[in-house]
Amino acid sequence: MNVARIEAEAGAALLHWYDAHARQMPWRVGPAARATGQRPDPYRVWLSEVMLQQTTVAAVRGYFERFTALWPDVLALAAAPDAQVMGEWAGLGYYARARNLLKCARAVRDLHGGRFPADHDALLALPGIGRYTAASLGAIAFDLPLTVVDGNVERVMARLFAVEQPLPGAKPALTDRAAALTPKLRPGDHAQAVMDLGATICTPRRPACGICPLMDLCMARAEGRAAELPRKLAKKPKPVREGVIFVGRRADGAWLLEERPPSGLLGGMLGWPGSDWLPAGEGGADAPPSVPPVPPVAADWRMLDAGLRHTFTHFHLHLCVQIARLPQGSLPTRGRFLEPGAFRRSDLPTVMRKAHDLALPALDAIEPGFR
DNA sequence: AACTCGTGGTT
DNA sequence: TAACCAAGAGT
Repeated sequence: MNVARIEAEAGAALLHWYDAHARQMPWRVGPAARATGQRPDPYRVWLSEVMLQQTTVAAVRGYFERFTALWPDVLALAAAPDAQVMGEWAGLGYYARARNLLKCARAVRDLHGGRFPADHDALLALPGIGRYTAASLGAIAFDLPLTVVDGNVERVMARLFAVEQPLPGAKPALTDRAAALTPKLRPGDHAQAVMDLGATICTPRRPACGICPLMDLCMARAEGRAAELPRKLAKKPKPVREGVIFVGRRADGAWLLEERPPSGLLGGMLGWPGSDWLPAGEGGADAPPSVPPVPPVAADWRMLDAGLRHTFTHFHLHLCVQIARLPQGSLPTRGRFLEPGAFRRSDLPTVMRKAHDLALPALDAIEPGFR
């Protein structure tokens, strides 16, 4: 097998396979409808692409349906209150995406008359749209002949051309390979074909080479090494951080919550007040913190026996949860009360949901006749 | 360039 | 079960 033959034949083989095996998605126009001239809504393509960044299709589906039901077009989204959008995004992770989603919708409204620009550089200039999303949106929604490179494309190219160099260093070489395969005629379908292949056949762990449309072209498969590629540099171990979190409820059922700072970890999201989350202490495994955490309001705070564990991208978190019933006239130094009608568990990021779920039965035990 | 930034499913 | 993994962007 040689590079020239792969570059000559792989593109057509992929499109042929895609015409028969394309996955159906709520934001997609399938290859048959596409051939009749139908085009996907750029708003829906953009929304799906942002949600799909580092996120599985299964996790995205429900969020996509809720977002498009609440905000059917980019102008509706641009007019939405920040807190509502953040609440709807809660649980999906990488919350900078939600902040940039709103910034982008408003930029499309204010700078582009409410329509996504059919131009690579203009797309790239929008908040939250980087190299991948600009290329995929341009190719899928506007038929621009752009090369889309995501994790799927990297994996398929590494195997097809048996690239031994590990990621992330191999990224430029893999991008060059992908560019050589990108057709001028159906760049969007081509991009979606590679992603579908990567998601269903050329999978990370156990690729189904026996049913792959590129099996006769793939250099790694010829050498029986497809599953070993792409190579990746070892990742750094995750340190442990510790903290304390305060879950307080007033007699009328109102919860004491705060909006987190607009940037950084869980930025702009709702959360329980608490201490900073610092690297686990040197003085023994579960030694108490040298400086006791400051509660958001004076009350009879009680430490729950069971702690909480949660893993973020780059550290493990161990949290102690304190709970208290708060008097009706409480004046907190941090946060504000959200009455039961204004509080939804689903507005919380996952780590805060975990704290809520631990605290709720304990608070009900303190206050048995509540409600 | 290296680091930050979530989560749920799979192995 | 701990590690790995998924349609990356911003700084």
